[in-house]
Amino acid sequence: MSYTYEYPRPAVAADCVVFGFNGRELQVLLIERGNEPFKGCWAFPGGFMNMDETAEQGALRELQEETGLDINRIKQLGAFTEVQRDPRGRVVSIAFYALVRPAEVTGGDDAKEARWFALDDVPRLAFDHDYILRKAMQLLRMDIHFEPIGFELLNKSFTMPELQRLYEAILGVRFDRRNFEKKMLQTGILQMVEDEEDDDELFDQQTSNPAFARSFFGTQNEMQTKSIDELFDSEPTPKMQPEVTSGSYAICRDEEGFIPHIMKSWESIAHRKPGRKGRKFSFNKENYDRFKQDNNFKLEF
Amino acid sequence: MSYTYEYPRPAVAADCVVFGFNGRELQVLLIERGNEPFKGCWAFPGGFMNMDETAEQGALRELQEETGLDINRIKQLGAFTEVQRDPRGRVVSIAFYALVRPAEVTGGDDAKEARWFALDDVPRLAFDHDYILRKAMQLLRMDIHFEPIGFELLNKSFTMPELQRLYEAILGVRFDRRNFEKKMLQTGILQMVEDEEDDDELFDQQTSNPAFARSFFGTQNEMQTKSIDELFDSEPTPKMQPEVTSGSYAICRDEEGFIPHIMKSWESIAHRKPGRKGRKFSFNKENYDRFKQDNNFKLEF
DNA sequence: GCAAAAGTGTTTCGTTTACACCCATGC
DNA sequence: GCATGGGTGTAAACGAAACACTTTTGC
Repeated sequence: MSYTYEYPRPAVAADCVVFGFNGRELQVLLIERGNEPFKGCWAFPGGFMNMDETAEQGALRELQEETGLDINRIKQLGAFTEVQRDPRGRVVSIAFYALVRPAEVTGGDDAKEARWFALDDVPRLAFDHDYILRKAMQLLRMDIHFEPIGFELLNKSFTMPELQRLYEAILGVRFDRRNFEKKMLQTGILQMVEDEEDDDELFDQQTSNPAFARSFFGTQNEMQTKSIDELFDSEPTPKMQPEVTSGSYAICRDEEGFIPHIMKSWESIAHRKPGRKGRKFSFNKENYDRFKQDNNFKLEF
Repeated sequence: MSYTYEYPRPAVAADCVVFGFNGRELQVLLIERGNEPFKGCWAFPGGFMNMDETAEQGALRELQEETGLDINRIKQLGAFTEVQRDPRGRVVSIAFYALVRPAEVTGGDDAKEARWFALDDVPRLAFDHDYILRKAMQLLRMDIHFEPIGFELLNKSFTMPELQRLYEAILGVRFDRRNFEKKMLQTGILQMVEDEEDDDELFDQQTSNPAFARSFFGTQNEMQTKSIDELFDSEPTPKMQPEVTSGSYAICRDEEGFIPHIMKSWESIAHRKPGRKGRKFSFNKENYDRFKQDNNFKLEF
C-alpha cells in the first residue's frame, strides 16, 4: 500500500517527555532505540501519528506500547519542525509532557528498554530530544506557577520536605523550610491527613515490586546499590509509625490548579478608567538586564 | 508531480495569530477566505508549510504573502491536530502568535482581504480558529507574567495610561492608576523620554497614511466614523505639546523580558537542606476551588 | 463651560524574609 | 553517639492595597 499526494508532506510523530519524582530528584523516562537512526541512543517514547488519532492520542498510544505506562493526562509542548531534525527525512514531532506519580508506574514489565534517568544524569539523546527536554523543563517551570501540577508527581500523601524538594527540583531553587511550609499551608490547598493513607499501600506494594522498581528507578544494577527507602526518602512501611507524631497533610486539589498568587500581584491593583494623554515611555535594555540579574531570574534550564 | 509515501501523512499548515493594540483595545488580524472551505469566513493568515522551511518560516512567509506584514518574531502556540479540523482531509496546523506595533504595520496595500478586528468583535472563524484564538490569548496572558512582551504592542514611546490599558486588555483586569504606575516604575524597566520621539514621526506618518489606517483599523467604512486620534487616544500631532508638561518614559527592554516578580515570590524563600520523614499530605478539591474563587483566578479566556 | 481623563502621595495592611534551637532517626 | 534531617515561631522590612482632589483636554 502506498499513499500519493499532490504536494510533499512531512511525516508527523508524537513524542512524550515523562517526568517522575523519586522523593529527591526529578527523573525522565527514556527508551533505548533499537533501530537506526540513533540506534542504541536514548530517546523519548513516541512514534508516528496515525491518521485516525490526534497527536495526543498518538503520544499516549506510543507511550503505552513502548513503556507500558497507561496514563491519560499529557500536555502539549509544541511542534518541533527543524528541517533536518530527522535523518530519515522530513519529520515534524509534536511533543508532550506527562507527570506520573510513583503509584502510577506499573508497567515495568513490558518495557525492557525503558529506564528512568535523573535529570542531571540524562545522556545525550537522539534527534533533537535534548532540545525538547529543555523546552519541556521550561514549560514545566512556567506551568507550576499557575497550576498545582507538582502534586501530579507525588502520591496522595506526602511529607512537607518531599513537596519542598519537588518544588526545588522543578524550579532549581532552594527554599527555607519554615517559610516554604508556611506559604504552602497558607494557600489552604493542603490538608492534614491523620495517618498512612490508602495509596501508601499501593505505594509500598509497588516499591517492593521489582518490575516497578526497575521501571521507576532504573536498572537492576542500580537497584542493588540503593535501598528503596533510601531512594524514596519515606517510611519503610506503614507500621513504622503507630503513633502519628505530628500528623500529616493532604493537598486540596482538583484537576488543575495551584497557587496563582502570581496573577494576584497584577490583578489586585484594582479599578481605573480610560485615559487620553501624558508622559511617554520607551525601553532601556541595560536597566532590564540589571533587573533580571538582581532578581536572579532565569527561566532557562 | 506527485509524492508517494508508504504510510499516509497529514498535510501540515502554519497559521499566525497577529495581535495589535490601538491604544484602547486588543485586536487581531484576520483575512477573509476566498476559497472553499469556509469561503467568505474570516481566518488567521497561514498556509501549508514547504518542505524546506520550518513551521515558523512557513508562518512568516504566509503572513507576508497574505497580509504584507513583514515581521520576524513569532511564538509557537502549539499544534492543532483534531482529526476532523479541516474538511479537506487530515491537516495539522502549527499555530503561532505575533505581536506587532502600530509602527510596524505598513503592508496595508497588498492585503485587501486583511482586516483588524477588536477582540470583542471577532466573528466566528473558519476551521478551529476560534479555539486557536482562545489558546493564543491564554498563552499571551501567561507569557506576560514572565516577559515584557506587552511592549511589543506599543511604539517606542507611549503613555502610562496606554500601557495600563494594554495590560488590562491582555489580563482582563482593571488596575488602580496610581498603583499601576508605581509598580511599573519600580521595576526600573521604564525610563522617561523628554519629548516626542523619532518613532512618533513614523507613527504620525503612518496613521495619516490611508493604507496603514485601513490595514490597522479596519475598513474604510469604519474609518469614516472614527478619527484616528479618537481611536488611538494619543496626541493628534507632535506640535500639540510644545512644552512637555510632565515628561515621558521609555521602556528598558531587551529581546525578551519582563517583570519576573512572580518567580521571586517562590525563589526568595531561600535556602534549606534535605529531609527524611514527618507529616503527610493529600489533596482537597473544595478548598482549592474556594481558593481559586477567593483570588479571582481565571486563566481561561 | 462641562465632562472625561490625567496627574499626584500617603497610610494601612499583609506578605516576605531572616533566623536558631531542640528532637528524632539512621548509621 | 553522632550526623543528618525534621520540626517549630517571631520580628523587621518590604511590597501591595486603598484612597481624593486638582489640573488638563476635548467638545
